[in-house]
Amino acid sequence: MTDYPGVAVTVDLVVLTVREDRLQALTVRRGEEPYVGRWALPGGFLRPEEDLPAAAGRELAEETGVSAGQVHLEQLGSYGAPDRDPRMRTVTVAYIALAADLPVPVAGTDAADARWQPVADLVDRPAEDPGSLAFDHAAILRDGVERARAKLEYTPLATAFCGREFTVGELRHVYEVVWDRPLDPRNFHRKVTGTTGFLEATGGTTARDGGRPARLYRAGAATSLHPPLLRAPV
Amino acid sequence: MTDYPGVAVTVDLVVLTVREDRLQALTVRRGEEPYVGRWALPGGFLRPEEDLPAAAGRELAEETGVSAGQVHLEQLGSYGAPDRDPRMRTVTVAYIALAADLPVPVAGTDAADARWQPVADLVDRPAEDPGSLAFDHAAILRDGVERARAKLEYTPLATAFCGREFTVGELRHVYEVVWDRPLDPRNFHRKVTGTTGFLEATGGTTARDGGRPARLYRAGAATSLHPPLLRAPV
DNA sequence: CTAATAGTGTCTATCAGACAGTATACC
DNA sequence: GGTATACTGTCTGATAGACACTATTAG
Repeated sequence: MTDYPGVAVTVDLVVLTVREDRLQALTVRRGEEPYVGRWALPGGFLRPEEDLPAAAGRELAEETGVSAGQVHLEQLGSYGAPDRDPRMRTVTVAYIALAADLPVPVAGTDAADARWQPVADLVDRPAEDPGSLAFDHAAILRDGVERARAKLEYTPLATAFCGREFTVGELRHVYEVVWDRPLDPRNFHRKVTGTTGFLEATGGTTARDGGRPARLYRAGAATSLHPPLLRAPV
Repeated sequence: MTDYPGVAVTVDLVVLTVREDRLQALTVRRGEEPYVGRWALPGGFLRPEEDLPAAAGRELAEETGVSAGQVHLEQLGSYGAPDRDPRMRTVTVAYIALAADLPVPVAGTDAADARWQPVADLVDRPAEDPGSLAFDHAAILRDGVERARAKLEYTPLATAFCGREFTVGELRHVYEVVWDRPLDPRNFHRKVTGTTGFLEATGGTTARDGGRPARLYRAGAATSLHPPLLRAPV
């Protein structure tokens, strides 16, 4: 009972952002076997004295240069099929990170290259496609995207995709891109400004999108939305 | 990079049921160090050739005698603080199981005893209390209970707490116990019978609760509820 | 001026909560 | 009969979606 074989535990990240009107995920090109040259989710081994959230934050900082305080980071789930890594028995704990548009990613230690890629281009490729993600990362990405879509319904997390200050129009754009459906600007405005704790006006305005200047907001104190902002059922 | 120290991976279960008008969790008394004699969540080591869901199903069958097909089993999350087990570095993948009232639990291999205990009695004890759960299991249980409460809002999972056939009144009782708040019987009835895919009438009736006989239902085909059944905000 | 986006108001169908009233069992 | 639960119906206030209208900028 005390001598069970050890398992290698890794932490992988689904880092999502809204760039160029599309939901995109951070990918790194693998520099070693297995799957050398293929794209993969950023991640790495859990260190001996490190808690799981700390490992996720460290990997995120290594790959993107941002500290964990600037993004929303939460555990997604664990994946441990016995054959998921041909080298050894591994269990990976996946996290999702929701970030505002970040600077071009920096190449991490193991990664020959790092790049944002639209999730739509990654999710549905067959495993033989050299553009598909290594290991079981396509399934992890699918789960992470679905989690993000669901969380926008009942939490104010869409603000994590925006900068520190943003307009209602920018927030709506996040919803439209993540959910991949248009929303009525008037009704959206009424709903989000009418939900207490969602938005906090800064007093400033901006006209960066053209048209009449829009009020600027910060994320409010609420951690959940009552009532939720539901996606219309098909 | 390929020689990271192994970690012991365990699977722990938050098995929930509604018994005697209270939400209860399955606990086992530890038969070995550490925390010998203390109550803990059922669980055990991940076996070398076993996937995570398979390990959770196996542990559930060992502790309760029920097969995984009879209960709802889903991953809750992973816990890996470096000091969570004094013997060695462990990461546990927690699952929640929602079950109808089960036969009295059978003692598992490692467990000197097994017992249902109301979650309210387990969740808020200080760590020094000998009745409190071992390891970080109180925190895992808290997370599992909150997950179950939330899932009742937007999925038909409350049916997992009922037998194969049940009445609307029994289903409402599940909601009232899990959410710990009374619900209006008339409005509840209208809502659940009006949500397509939630319930499927069997044609039979029963008078096991006294009063006018109630129609019997099975769980329907829906996997999510549109619109959700929201808990009133306080 | 036009075009664009921001923000407010209004209408309507629907829905949640409150609760009256009827149905059918057991005692 | 009384009491329990099951079920249906009705009312009212709130809300979601549709969309008209005004406000304020750029060009």
